[in-house]
Amino acid sequence: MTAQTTAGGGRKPVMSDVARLAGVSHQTVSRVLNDSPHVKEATRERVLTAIRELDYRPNSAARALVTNRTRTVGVVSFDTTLYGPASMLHGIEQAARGHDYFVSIVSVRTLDSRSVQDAVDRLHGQAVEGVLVIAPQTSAAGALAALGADLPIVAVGSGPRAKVPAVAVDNESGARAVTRHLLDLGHRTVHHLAGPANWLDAKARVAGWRAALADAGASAPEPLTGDWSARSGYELGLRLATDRSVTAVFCANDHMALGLLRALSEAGIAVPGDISVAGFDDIPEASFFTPPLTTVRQDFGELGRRGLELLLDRIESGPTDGRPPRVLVAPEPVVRSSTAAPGRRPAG
Amino acid sequence: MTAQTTAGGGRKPVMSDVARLAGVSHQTVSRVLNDSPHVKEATRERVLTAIRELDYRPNSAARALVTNRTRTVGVVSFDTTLYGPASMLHGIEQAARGHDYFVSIVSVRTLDSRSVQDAVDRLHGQAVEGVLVIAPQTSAAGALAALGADLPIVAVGSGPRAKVPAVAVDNESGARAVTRHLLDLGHRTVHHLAGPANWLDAKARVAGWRAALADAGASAPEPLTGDWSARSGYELGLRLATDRSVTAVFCANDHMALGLLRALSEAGIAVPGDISVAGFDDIPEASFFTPPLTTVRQDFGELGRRGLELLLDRIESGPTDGRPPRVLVAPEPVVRSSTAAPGRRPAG
DNA sequence: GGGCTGAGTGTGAGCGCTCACAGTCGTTCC
DNA sequence: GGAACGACTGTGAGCGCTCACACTCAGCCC
Repeated sequence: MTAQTTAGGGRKPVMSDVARLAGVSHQTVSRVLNDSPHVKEATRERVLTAIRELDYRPNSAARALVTNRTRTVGVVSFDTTLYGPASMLHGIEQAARGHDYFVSIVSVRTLDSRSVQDAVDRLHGQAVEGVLVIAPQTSAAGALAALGADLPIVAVGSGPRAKVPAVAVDNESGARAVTRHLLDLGHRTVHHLAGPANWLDAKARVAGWRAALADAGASAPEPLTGDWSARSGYELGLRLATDRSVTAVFCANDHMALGLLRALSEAGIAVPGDISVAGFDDIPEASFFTPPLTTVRQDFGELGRRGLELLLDRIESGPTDGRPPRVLVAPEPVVRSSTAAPGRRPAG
Repeated sequence: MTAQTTAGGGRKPVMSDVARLAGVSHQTVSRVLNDSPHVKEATRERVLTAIRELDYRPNSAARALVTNRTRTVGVVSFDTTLYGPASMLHGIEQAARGHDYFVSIVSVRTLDSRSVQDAVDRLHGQAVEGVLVIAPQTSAAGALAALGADLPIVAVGSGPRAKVPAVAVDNESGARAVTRHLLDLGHRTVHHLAGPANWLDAKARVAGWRAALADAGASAPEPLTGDWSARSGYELGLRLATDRSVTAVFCANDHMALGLLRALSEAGIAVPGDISVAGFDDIPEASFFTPPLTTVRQDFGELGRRGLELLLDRIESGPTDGRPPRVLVAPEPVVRSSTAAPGRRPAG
């Protein structure tokens, strides 16, 4: 029982300590650790026992140095506080663990391409094997395109056209479906509270909304632009409340819809009696709004998972061949009680 | 311009490539990289130019191997989808970046001590220098206590009594303050929708609520226990709605308060006219509930930041001396319009 | 019997960096 | 004039691991 051969004694045990204790060479220990088939069962047992006895843990830096692999992926996220990014991150992490990868995160405060660049650089410096970017702004998209191909990158939740592989929700079809739902209810047209113009998702939802209106031959009122927050929905809602032609509003996300609901409630306007309201995202709280919100469900967790898998594909199969894949996940409208046929308001 | 000395050619440049190009030794390059004071300005410039020209990036694994430092901290989180954990994670990441540390995350699905153990082990295997745990369940607390001192650990947002250093919100004083607010308004007593019994925060909030009632000589009705979700608040709210003695309810978080609000609304009970409702957390949406919610603000981001700093202290100053520190952050009641003097309901 | 196989194991080099140490200058002092 | 010093730079070893290769020894064939 010398400090050399037992745990607790001196410094942290290394592979040769295990080898000595098990009476084999360091290479055999390495083989056991890496599940090499060419190790006799009895030897393997002996090595495993020694490992346990010493509480030996392989040094990941040494391994990374020689294999040139870290089994770590990086995630660049815009605001991990929002429900969407938080859920995607969660999905990514779960999937990564399943594939025995680590996840290292960097969040960026602002949406300019410099920040995204820096974040990716930082991750690159830490030797991640690939990067997932949750940064659905048009500007970030540009940054990614410029990034250079020495590090596999996948955009999640949205992303630049082409250039970079992406896993995204089909915002357009979701927006289209919920707008059509409102139209089918008998509304002459549907107003829209849009997300920030520099978000790809916001743009796609506007496009889907416009397309549904065009399909129905309805005129498209000028959309009002918010910033995803309940506050902006509230402020915009105050304006909408004074317009007696409004009978249905599609909000680009549930939080803005919540603010709108609040504004309408303060103005004494009934939902859905006077005005129907629909959102987008289906956050867990949406069914407990007053009234429960009709919205479009997107499975953020699934998005994250798919994104990670796409990234792993690229990491393991080497550089791109052909044009980058683009996975679209279909969102699903969820009808609750915030939408109904137009009622007491005078038609627009 | 051979492949040896320029980027783009063959393999990734290493330190000696830079040294050769700059006409110095590898050690001088290392000195420049590590801001050693004893390098002549002209030499430094020459090295930096060479680094830029080759697009050289130091190999972090090699550095970690020899310095035995990774500048990485791990975060173990229970459910990164919830607002609280997501915000703390954000705060941690921001702070870590400020101190030039990386953040690696592992989230656990279930709250048993095995999962927490495994997560910490995983992180340990990746050679993080310390771990922050966002897992405010009593069971996790036990796991941490058992963890052994070879890796610095800090609990964030809550944590076991003693044993492990922690940064937490003073749940008890927050709950006490908001309960007193309700009592001061003239309510005879205050009902409570509690969080899950195995969450430390939930327990502390119950304690604060009880203390405030006791201070006022009010009787404490049996608290109802939910699971933090709006759904559970709704279901419990349905029960509360049938009890005509209820005039004020303090919910253990804002989401449950939202569900309660929904249930009361369906039951035709006015808030705050018939029943006053208060929450805890002050999520960004709370001021847009119907009606805007009186609640207790806790600054999750700050919590994360403080947690990281505490961890860094322990990493840099070596093993514990004395008993683990415990930082309490004071939460702040925010009065909005969901609370008022008792009104039309018959007194209990 | 010699040569082949393949299973099981050991040897030595080297990944890219930092650390400890050892220079080599030019300056200053007595 | 030489010792002493500080500023700057170079040399060699070695961190803990994996990789390529070499080796040993059964078992088996012709």
